[in-house]
Amino acid sequence: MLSIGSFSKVANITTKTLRYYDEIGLLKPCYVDSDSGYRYYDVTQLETVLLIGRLKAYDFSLDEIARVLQGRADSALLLELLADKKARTESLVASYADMLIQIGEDISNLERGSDIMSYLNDISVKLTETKPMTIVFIREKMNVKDYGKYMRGLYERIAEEKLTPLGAPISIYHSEEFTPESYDVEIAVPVKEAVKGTRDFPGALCAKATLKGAYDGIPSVYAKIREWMEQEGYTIAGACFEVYLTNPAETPEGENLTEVYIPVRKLA
Amino acid sequence: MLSIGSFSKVANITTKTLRYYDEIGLLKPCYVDSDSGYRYYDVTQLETVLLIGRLKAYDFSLDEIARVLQGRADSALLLELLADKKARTESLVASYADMLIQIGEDISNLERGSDIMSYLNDISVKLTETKPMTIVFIREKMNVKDYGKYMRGLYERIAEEKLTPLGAPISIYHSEEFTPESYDVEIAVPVKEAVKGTRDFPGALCAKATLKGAYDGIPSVYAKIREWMEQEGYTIAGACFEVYLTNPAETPEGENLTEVYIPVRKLA
DNA sequence: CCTTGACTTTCCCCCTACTGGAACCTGTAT
DNA sequence: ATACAGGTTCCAGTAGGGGGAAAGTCAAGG
Repeated sequence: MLSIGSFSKVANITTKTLRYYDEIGLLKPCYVDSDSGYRYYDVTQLETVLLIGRLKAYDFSLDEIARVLQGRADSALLLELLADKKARTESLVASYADMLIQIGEDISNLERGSDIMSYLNDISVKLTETKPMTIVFIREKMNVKDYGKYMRGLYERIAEEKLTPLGAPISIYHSEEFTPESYDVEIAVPVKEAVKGTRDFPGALCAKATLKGAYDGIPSVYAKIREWMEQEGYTIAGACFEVYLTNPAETPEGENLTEVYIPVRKLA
Repeated sequence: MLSIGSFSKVANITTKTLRYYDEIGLLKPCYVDSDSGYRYYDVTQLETVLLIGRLKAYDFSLDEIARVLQGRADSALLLELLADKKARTESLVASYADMLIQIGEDISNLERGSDIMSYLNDISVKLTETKPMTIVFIREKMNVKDYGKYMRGLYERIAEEKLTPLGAPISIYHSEEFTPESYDVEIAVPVKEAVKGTRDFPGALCAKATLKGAYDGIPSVYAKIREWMEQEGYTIAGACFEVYLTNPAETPEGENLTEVYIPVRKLA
């Protein structure tokens, strides 16, 4: 039986942490004096604490670790969690690699004396009149990460109903606010046939800019268009939409082309 | 002038987050109606929000980002932070690589049917009598991460005073509790000369085990020795110490050898 | 037996970067 | 005039503890 202090020393964990683990039920002392409330640990608990430490080093949450300790008997759960963690970590490392490339570019830009946001100057905004189209569409309040799912659903419908696509897919943003959990988005594809489940998409005067590269550059394009509108004296006159000229599944990330349109009206 | 909702849409940030940034002073709306308290943003603030987003993607804290925005004029600060972040991320990626190797080993162990903690069985504990020595020492409440600094300091003193080292460096843990910020540690090296600044290190009956590999295996060794002590009926009788047989600067991590000693006494 | 000092207890607040919800107020379109 | 969408503030909660206060407990020495 070890007091919390001596246990903490052997286990290389602070007493604070041990009390916290007791509180959340991750590691209960094997005996608690009912008079004094003092916690006492057994040497056999050191093995548990070592396992906790190892899993923590693998970035598991205490909740996941608790589940592993619960089902300590079957290693199947642990095996599954480890395999999952390995896969996640690998993709995390890959995203860090991208990030390092980006930081490197920013650093060399800064060293050449240009501003870190100077890439915005390469985005050029033009005024255009869009043509009216017939579109097949899904409009729903969706979680932004389910976007691809809805898009696939729409293309399935086009195939089922034997419609003839006339252009690249579009998303139209009806919401007035950014709410990633439940965003009012309409996903659409222009088609030849004007049947049930399609609608008219009227032409409009729009400010337009094209993004080349990954989708996380989209906010920059919106920012640039809004700045341009302000300068030129236009105001927003309808729901913004984006046209995806390339298929992200088939295109290297840096080569994606996306057009951003904001319907505009000249200020009085 | 954009309401918080429309600004949130263009910037791809929730209104919740914008209010939070206002509260912490990271991004103040350019105008606040004093009657209604409504926040209004300017399109030129979109650029700031884009910069914030980019730095957040680089894992900067909002505090660091605020500092960058403060000194937006001199890119020197930003350059320094970016270079630092790059270096940190590179070492982070390196540690993830180690972690992936470890996980891989654990997975194949589990698939072979052995327990994830079975490596503990390879640690063998023996009873030994240590010989008395004369040691030169530094004893201080130190932060565990300054350990190497103190060790170097000690070797400088040995060189200055022309002492004759007789063995590998030792650390002696006097604290009863694990307190990483301020840990009462004595760093020592056995020497031939018994001069000022040295002391006697008496021999003692000890339970001893040897660790082969990185230092993060140390807690396992302590755990194993404590279990052994419990089984064999010994109790702790003094301050534990570790002997570093190999120099970690010259040894591949997996080949490091460390001896762990716990002074013991037979229970009555 | 008493004291001292080290150890332990509970309790509360603090950290980051927000999210969710309640209660209430405002702006705008009909 | 009336909805109702959009805005406001405030409070609570997240993960994994750290810091510190006030008070109770343990072991050793005198």
